Amino acid sequence: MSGELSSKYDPHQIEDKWYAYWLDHDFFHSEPDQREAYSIVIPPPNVTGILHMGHMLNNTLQDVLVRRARMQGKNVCWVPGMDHASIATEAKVVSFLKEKGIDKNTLSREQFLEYAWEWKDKYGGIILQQLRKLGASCDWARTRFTMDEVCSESVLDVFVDLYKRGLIYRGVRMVNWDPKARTALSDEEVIYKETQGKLYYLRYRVKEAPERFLIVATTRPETIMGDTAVCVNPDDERYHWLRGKHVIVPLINREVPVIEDSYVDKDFGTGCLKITPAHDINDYNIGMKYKLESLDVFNDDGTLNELGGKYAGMDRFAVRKQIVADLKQADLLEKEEDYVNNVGYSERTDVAIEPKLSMQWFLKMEELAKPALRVVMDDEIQFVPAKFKNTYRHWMENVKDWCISRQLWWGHRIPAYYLPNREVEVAKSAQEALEQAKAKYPEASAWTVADLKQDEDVLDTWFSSWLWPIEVFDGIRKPDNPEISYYYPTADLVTAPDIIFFWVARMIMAGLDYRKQIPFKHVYFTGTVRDKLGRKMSKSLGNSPDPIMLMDKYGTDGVRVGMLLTSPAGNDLPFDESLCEQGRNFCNKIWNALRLIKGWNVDRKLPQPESARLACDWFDARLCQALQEADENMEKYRISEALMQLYKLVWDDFCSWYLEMIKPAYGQPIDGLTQDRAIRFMEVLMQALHPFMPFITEEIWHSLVERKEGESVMFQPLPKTGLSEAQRLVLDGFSRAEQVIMGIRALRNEKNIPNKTPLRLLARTAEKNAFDSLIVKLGNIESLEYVSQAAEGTLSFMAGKDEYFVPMDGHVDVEAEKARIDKDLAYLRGFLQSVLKKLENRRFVESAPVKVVEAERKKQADAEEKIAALEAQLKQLTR
RNA sequence: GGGAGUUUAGCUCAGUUGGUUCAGAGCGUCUGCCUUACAAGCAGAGGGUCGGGGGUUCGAAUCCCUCAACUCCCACCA
Repeated sequence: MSGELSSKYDPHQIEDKWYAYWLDHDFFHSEPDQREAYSIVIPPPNVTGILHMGHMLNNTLQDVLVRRARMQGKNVCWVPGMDHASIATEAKVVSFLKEKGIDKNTLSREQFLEYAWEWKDKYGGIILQQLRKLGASCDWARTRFTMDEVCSESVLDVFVDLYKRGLIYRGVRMVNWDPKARTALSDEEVIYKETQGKLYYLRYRVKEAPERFLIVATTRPETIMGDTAVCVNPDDERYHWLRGKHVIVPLINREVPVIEDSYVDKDFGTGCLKITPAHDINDYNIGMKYKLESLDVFNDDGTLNELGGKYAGMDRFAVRKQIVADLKQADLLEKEEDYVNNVGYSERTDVAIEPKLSMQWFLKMEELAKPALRVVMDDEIQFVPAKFKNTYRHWMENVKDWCISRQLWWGHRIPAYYLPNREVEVAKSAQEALEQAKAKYPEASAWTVADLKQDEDVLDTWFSSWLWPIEVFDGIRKPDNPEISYYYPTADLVTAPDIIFFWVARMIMAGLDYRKQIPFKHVYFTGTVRDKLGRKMSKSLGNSPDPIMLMDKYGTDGVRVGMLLTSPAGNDLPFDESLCEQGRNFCNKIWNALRLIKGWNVDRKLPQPESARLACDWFDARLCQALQEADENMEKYRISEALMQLYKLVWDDFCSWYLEMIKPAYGQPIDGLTQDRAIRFMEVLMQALHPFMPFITEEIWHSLVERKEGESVMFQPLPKTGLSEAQRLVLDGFSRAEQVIMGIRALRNEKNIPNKTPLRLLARTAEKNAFDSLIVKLGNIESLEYVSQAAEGTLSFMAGKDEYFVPMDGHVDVEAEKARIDKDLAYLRGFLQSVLKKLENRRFVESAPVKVVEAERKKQADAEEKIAALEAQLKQLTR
């Protein structure tokens, strides 16, 4: 039999075979039934995305949870899908068109969208195919797309509803403008980066005292065309003489007032601030306060507009250079100095954000945030790890209105219709908008749909994904449908902490608002996958391995194990390929255990040896204990620890101890009972490992025993039995035998006695060890006798309080033995000292719990006993 | 500027209400082994003043104070 199996596990064929088998049998598909539901919605990857290490981690974790729930007999539904990723996808399509020589600006909206859909159908969704390779057990029949019919309609329904409830409004506000994508962004889409810039000191001539200048420090001289005031701190005595006066903006010679406001920091720069209300949020606020004019000097693409005079049409950064040169020439630049400041960049296009006043749609957050904060603080939704509750609370308590409009084409177009009378109607369709208008305005009776003009903007991508746990079950359009009632709320959400505000918080708001129920019970936050140097893995650094290549090289199960072993919740994952190697080696180890078990010749007439019976009883107890511990860890989402426990259970307990103990002598057959039990144990091990390593466990589960078509390890519930008192005794007894065996091995190692050489063993113990037959087998002991006192000419070691001697027929190096015993004695005496010191301390004896004091007394007694034994041995040697 | 977190072996991390020999695990390192499932392996060993200092306590990796380093989040003073 073993001849048929290679000594190396070869994952490739096996993985494809089983994934196809699972799909063929529709194992991942779920329909509502009587069982307990367990649902997870995938964080929908961008439709443009390809699998990276972050996805690999995130989806492996979900698959582990999902497969575990499935084995527990729950009705499991993991809903996959994709996000249309408005801005990211539009950017991709634009650059794709550009390569083909097509400029987006020459296309109509309809033409562009046609290209975009074509692009999506051709290149989108690669990642969903890649997830299959990872073993993801998604219910593929339920695959959703945030721009499919269900989601799109749901988004419109929600928009209309929120508008009618007065939660959505339209207004001119200062927003983050992305001049490359030419759209507004939400605050969350802006990344601040430290940028090396310069602080320019500009001279503003005082109108009322033309020989004097006011020096203003700015990092953005190109915005002076938008200046409508200069501001100083009212407490700043240096500038009191300027009260009520005016200054002349350099180069453009416009007169602006000097105003005073305590916002200005006297100690920064010169204590003078130029006010450009159109291009800075703080200036905007000051402008509002003092009713200053707001002059927007930029076009949407970041070039200067006609207010820029001679600079009109030039890019903002080119203007900065030019204007500095011109100021120098005109002697209006006092000085410039290096300055590091934080500049906001667009998350998607990575260009510097331009604060810009514009008309946008907003969603009021305050009312939605309150209950969403409460459910997390009260642990109705449990965050794992809990430390993210702090982050969440901080944001929720300071939440600002959400800018939901984007000046893009790819996305859900805002269902607002402008009427000929300049009013606006919000409705799901133009027809409905028209009807609403007719009910309100007498003049509307003459209008047709053609008279209505729909808003050009689309909605922020997150305005659809915040409905994800509801809309995947069509729970917005049909709030009472059986699916949403059955699957909602979902069980676990696995996601990265960097989208806690973008997504998690908003899903909670939407869930509470539209379902009156939390959307998920637990949120498991993964860490960031980093490289060996601790850098975040990114495309631009090129430090991210391709997960597909890793899976080809190490096998999917190997890569999954590698990732999972080192990723406690919320902790970063310093990734290294050697982790995958460890995973692969583990697969190989399991594989070889199968080869061993299935390779034996079985003689059913053979009685079970005592050692094998003991070994089976022990492993049975050990298995029971380990499964219980692993389960406890899983309940606490300590996934790495659970896997590590199983890893050690298989490698150390099962392979290194159990299999070695039941292994028949070379060429000998094994008895049927023992092989049956070994097979059964391995079956259970495969079940326990299946959530982590789906492929190899399915393969081995099928190889161990003949299975019927349509059976799978993925539906086999783990045996759930508590550890009995008798089993506890077995574990204790075995651990004593284990110590003896390790003592023998250490002795062989130290004295260079080959394993092949049988040894005689003398034991001096209080009672006979029930596991002696195992000591004999694994220690290669030819005879084991019990003696009442230390023998001459022996090497000795202690296992607990028991003494063991190995006769060496005069080959004992007496001096070396004495030295070893002396060393042990020194340690034990020191140890005894510290115990006695505690016990002699009256306050310890009085105040420590009885249990602790008793433990100390036992330590004392044990140490004294051991010391006495060693002293006796020493005496024997020196005799 | 505000907040949170982290600091334990060479690396990555466990360590629950302070108390059993509690200073641990995996990997790596070192030593010896091609032993008849597996060298992608087997057996064994070494390795830490628990970031520094102070305190509370009979007793501190664990609680308190303080200092230091690192990480993340939020804010955005031109």
